[in-house]
Amino acid sequence: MTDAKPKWNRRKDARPSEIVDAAMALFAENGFANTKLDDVARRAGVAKGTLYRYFDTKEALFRAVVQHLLTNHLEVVEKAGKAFEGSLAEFVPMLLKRAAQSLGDDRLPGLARVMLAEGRAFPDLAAVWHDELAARMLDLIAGMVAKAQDRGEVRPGDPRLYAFSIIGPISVALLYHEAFGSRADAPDLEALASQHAETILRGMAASIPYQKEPTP
Amino acid sequence: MTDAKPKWNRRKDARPSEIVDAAMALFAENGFANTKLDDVARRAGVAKGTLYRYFDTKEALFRAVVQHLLTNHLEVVEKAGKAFEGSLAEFVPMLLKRAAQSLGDDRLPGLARVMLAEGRAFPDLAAVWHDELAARMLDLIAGMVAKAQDRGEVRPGDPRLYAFSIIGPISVALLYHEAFGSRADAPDLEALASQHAETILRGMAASIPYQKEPTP
Amino acid sequence: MTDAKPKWNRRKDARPSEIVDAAMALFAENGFANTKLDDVARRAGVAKGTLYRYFDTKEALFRAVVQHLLTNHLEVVEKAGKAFEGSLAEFVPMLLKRAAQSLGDDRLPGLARVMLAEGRAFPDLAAVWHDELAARMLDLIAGMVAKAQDRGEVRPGDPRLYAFSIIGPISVALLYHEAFGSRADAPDLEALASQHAETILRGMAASIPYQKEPTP
Amino acid sequence: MTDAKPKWNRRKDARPSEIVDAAMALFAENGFANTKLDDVARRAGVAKGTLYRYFDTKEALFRAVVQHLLTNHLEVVEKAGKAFEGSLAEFVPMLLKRAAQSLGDDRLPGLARVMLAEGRAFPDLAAVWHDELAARMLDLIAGMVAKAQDRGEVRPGDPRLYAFSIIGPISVALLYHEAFGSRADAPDLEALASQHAETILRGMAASIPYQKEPTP
DNA sequence: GATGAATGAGCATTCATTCAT
DNA sequence: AATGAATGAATGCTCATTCAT
Repeated sequence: MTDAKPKWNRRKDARPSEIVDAAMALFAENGFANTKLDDVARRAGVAKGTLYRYFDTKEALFRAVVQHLLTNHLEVVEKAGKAFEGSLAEFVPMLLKRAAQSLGDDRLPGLARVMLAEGRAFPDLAAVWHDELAARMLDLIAGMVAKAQDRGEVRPGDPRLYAFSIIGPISVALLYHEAFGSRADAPDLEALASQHAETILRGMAASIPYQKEPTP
Repeated sequence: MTDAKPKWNRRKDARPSEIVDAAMALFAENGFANTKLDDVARRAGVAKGTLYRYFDTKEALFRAVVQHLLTNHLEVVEKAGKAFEGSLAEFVPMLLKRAAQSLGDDRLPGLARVMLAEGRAFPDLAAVWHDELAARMLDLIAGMVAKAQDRGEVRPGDPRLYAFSIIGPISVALLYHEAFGSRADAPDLEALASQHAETILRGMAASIPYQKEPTP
Repeated sequence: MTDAKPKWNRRKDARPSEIVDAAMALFAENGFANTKLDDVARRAGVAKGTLYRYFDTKEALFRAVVQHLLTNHLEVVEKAGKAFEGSLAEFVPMLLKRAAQSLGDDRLPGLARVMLAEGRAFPDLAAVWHDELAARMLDLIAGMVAKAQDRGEVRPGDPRLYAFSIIGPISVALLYHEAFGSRADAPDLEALASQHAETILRGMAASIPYQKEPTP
Repeated sequence: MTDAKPKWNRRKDARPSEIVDAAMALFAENGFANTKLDDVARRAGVAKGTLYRYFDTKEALFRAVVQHLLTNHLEVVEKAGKAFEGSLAEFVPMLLKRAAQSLGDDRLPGLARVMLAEGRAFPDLAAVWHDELAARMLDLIAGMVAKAQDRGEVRPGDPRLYAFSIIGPISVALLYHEAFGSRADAPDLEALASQHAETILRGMAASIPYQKEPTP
């Protein structure tokens, strides 16, 4: 067997990544102040001092976590934008469905929650989060809306506000799950994604939209 | 000596309210962990020890703050519900407009932000917040949607999910302002309220809704 | 008896002073780095946190200690200067004797030792120490030497360097005691003060000095 | 492969010397507590772990540094002693001049400063420093003084105290430079050496000493 | 009741030392 | 022999909580 040495011996390059993973889980779960570096170290399977080889301070670790998450999601957002240059009617359901699915396997909603909490304490981090994720995603959606308006598919109106109309409900529902847990009356995210996609597209449609039945 | 007890002789009953006000402002601004009781005391104009005459722990103070806010808003919500038993088309714009205006003068968005952040740390408080505000408001809206469906005005669909569709965007926009401040590209809340109200009502409408022009 | 309450109750104004005293003893004994705030607190009879009510950081406490000592000694130096405007031959023995006696009851030699050690780490403190104590004392002595030269009592030469000649040996001997303890061969400070005073005054004297007996 | 082991293949015996040099520079500059082994290793051009192949602890390294310095200076002192068995009047100016020149190129004043500071923490090291350097040098000087007294050249008095009178001023001035840097008013060491040598020899002289002018 | 000095558990951070490679 | 990542005990500092006045 090649599993040889049980302790550290494993790829040292992976160490920072293991730490970031552990930290991400704990920050997303407990917030910044309630996360103890002792716990991060324990969860990462290293000693407390080891954290400091890679990150100068707790804050630096938090920043790394946020950056790591943003970097991952940026690509997804960018790609999604290019893939759907055409049809808003296809893009919106896909986007919302994806967001709905992000709850379990993704730390983004959890970290979003924490950023909300600590945004005042880390204004520059909030700015990065905003510039690189929030604003970018809104711009992407607003851009697609604008194009659809040019094609006459969407009613007049501020595309940016439409972007809020599109992603607002699923975002709030995600936070709802984050904050209140998935209790009995928490919304079914996929159902919401599906129903809201249809509803909002209808509402934005130029005339009698998305109506499969031929107008007599 | 009767020389005018220079300090406390004001109604003792008023003290808790001053404390709660001060605490509400600071909790809403900085979150639970980042709020120091020293600051609360200073802002309330009392000594630190005085806080403990009225509240056993920092957490108890936080609970009182949340309860206080909830109590205030409950009445509003309840009344709003009764006042608009009739028309969803009138209720939704009014509701969103009101929410949009709540940003400046109201601590609710700030505290909502904090509840979202600290919900995990205070599950029972989160439960109160949920039961007494979030769920109640959602139920109210969902109830109105259901009635509108009964009247044939709104398309079929889960009324509760429609409720998310209605209040999601303005909620997210409020949080956006809370988190990122009112920077250049932050959405204009009143414009969003107005545009989204129209859009979502259109999207929910049973057929060709809100169309003043008679179909020939 | 009025010794009433055993714990804190005693003049709270004295608290900072008690802390400074305890800190002075420990800093003078162990240096800055080797002094633990836990020990300072224990020695001062207070809790660790109490230190922070009066001093923001360990460094601030150290500064307070140094300032405290300087303030005390400044007065002595100033007065000594005024008292002996006349005679170098009387001033020098008195000064050296006093310095010799400072070993036991005075923390100055100990702190001088520490300042020597930490001067590089606290350049501004070193500057204060220098400006307010070292330079001032040297100036005082140099001034008296210069006057004596004007009166023709002392040979030509740089008065400032004469000042070093006067206080150098006793200073080094004090440090010797500080560093090596009062072991067998450590110099007898009072004897040194007496012998050096006579020797250096002879050496500085314009001609055949201090020679009461007329040369036949 | 024989491709020139890019790293270590230089004489292993030389390594300790490089380490001791680096450590001496840093200890002399920053003191014991403020010197980090990381820095010593970096300055010596080796890895941190390498230090431990040659020195068991930080303290052991410090001892080695002190020993190294002492060994170097012992020879000088011994030789100087033999070379000047005759004349105090020639020896003293030479000794002080040499001490004055030691400031720049020599680590001794710096280490002396540190020994002074850390003497309490390392009593046995202080003992070595004392026995092998301080005491020896004092003995040397005292011995020469005693001989001069036997020859009737120096007035009666404790030779050991005379030794302090001789080297005290230049020692203090060296420490002055060490502690306060060479600021404007720091004494000119060579001038002090010259002036003090003449002054103290005069003061110690049996009668009318060093007087070029013939007594009429 | 009110005060605020005092408390001390809790936590981030440093750095000498170890040890698998 | 040399390396440097990993370790964890030690310590400065914070802040919710207590309590003598």
